[in-house]
Amino acid sequence: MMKTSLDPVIHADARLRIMTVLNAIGEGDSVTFPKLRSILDITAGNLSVHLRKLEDAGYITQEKTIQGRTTATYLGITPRGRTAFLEYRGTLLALLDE
Amino acid sequence: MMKTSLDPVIHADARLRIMTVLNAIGEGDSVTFPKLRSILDITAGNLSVHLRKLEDAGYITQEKTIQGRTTATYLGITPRGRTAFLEYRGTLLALLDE
DNA sequence: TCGTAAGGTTTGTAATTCAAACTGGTTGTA
DNA sequence: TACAACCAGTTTGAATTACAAACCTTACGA
Repeated sequence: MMKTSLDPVIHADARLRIMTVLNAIGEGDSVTFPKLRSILDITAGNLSVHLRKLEDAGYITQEKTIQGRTTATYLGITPRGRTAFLEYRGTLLALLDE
Repeated sequence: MMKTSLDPVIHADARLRIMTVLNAIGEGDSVTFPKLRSILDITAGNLSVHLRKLEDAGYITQEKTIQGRTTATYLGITPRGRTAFLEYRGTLLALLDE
């Protein structure tokens, strides 16, 4: 019996890429919404929806701040998110390396 | 700009596992439906639906034969399916290895 | 012949995905 | 001031997908 069960919160294409980027940045560092959007090349609508799901799962944080005259949203990964991502990656690599 | 675009036909959890198993078997070899079902531990309904999608994409073959008094379905991967799977795997590994 | 099981398929509901449309503030310019 | 264009993101609704329950058909044992 194969019991991989890849974490569905992470597995969706867009969210996997989001988590890959956020995992790559340092512990306390963060990325802005527009920056992430340009890296991933998806619409703002999709990014917004996927970020919310990741936030609901406790995998990322969204911090909204006032930057000068406008707003900026900083995205960061949580310890829990990093753990979940690493576990996801491990499961996937184990599945693919046969 | 990140342009991974993981093949959606393969990316779905269940289908990824199906392709992993079928890719692992030899060139002309095949696996029966019940055997695959027990390996993956999913319901027959899901397996049936996912196999059809993979077949529609030209990634696998389903050969129904008469075995004694009952039927048996043999599943095999096509060259095209193998290529698509290897490309998918490459894309994913490139994404995860940073 | 009745009940159970094997081998799948169909179907209905729920969840997911995506982008278009929208909100609200900012900057440029005439 | 007025108006257009833009930036930052959210909401919404239609289309797709996923899942398992229900179903069909044949086989087998009591």
